[in-house]
Amino acid sequence: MSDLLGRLRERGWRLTAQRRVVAEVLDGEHVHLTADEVHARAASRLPEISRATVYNTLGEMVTLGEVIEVATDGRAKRYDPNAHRPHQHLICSRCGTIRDVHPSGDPLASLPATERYGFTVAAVEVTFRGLCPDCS
Amino acid sequence: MSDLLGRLRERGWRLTAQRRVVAEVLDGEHVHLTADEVHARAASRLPEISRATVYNTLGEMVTLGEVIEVATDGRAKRYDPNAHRPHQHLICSRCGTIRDVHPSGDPLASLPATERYGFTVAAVEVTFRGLCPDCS
DNA sequence: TTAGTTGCAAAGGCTTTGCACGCGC
DNA sequence: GCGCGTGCAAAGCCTTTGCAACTAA
Repeated sequence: MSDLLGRLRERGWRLTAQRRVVAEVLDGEHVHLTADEVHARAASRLPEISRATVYNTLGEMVTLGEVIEVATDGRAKRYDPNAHRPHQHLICSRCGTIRDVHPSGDPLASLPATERYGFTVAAVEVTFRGLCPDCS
Repeated sequence: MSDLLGRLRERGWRLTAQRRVVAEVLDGEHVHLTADEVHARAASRLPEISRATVYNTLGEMVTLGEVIEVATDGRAKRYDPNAHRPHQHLICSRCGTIRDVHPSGDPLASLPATERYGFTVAAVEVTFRGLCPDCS
């Protein structure tokens, strides 16, 4: 838990029951959920919440930079509330589960100047793929 | 051009006009195309080619390991014919240009065993983001 | 010949949108 | 009360699938 809701409130976010539930669901999970999974969990607390609202809310959190959108291949996007701390992802090729990992070393350093082609490199995304314990 | 078509032929791939055109379109391009862009280019040479065939063909090349599927931030997947050599992507955040770059070490080694959580790690994708010379 | 490939159209999964109602501020 | 947020349903985008006709080997 990292008080995602508190940070959003501080930024003057208009607070509604739906938004609170979405933020709480995301923040309380250690795996990264799809929009539909967020909707399912949110609906168990607030039955009338609609899918559209979940999508709108997630999209806004992404725009605000409080949540990261992770595109796995082909499947639904997943949402990562851990935007405030640098980390990388370990994704199961079979079931799509995502785990956060914290490798050693600075991944930016792995791109030598001679390979930058004049680009100003600002960030790097690292995604490890394989099979999770349940799928292997 | 890296003779993608030749490699496919050597593997006993059944050769049809449609497949040849798809392979040629991919191999001749230095940018990474979406399935729809591949279809558009292929159709300019072979007007009757269908989208389904393009999708089937791309999917097969991916299965054969001759082409890599890249999920960028946009919606549609992109297809990268450079599967024969390990490489990474450098993407301009503003104009979307994608460049292939080559790693200086083995990126898999950056994930220690204690951070693998029982996963069988098979591959790693590394994407650098920043501004290209024209946009910075 | 014959198993594998194609085109068409329809279905499917995920996400966005239009609009009227409702609610936080 | 005002303006943004919400729900519903329908549309949208990208992709896959079912099936009959076709064709490379």
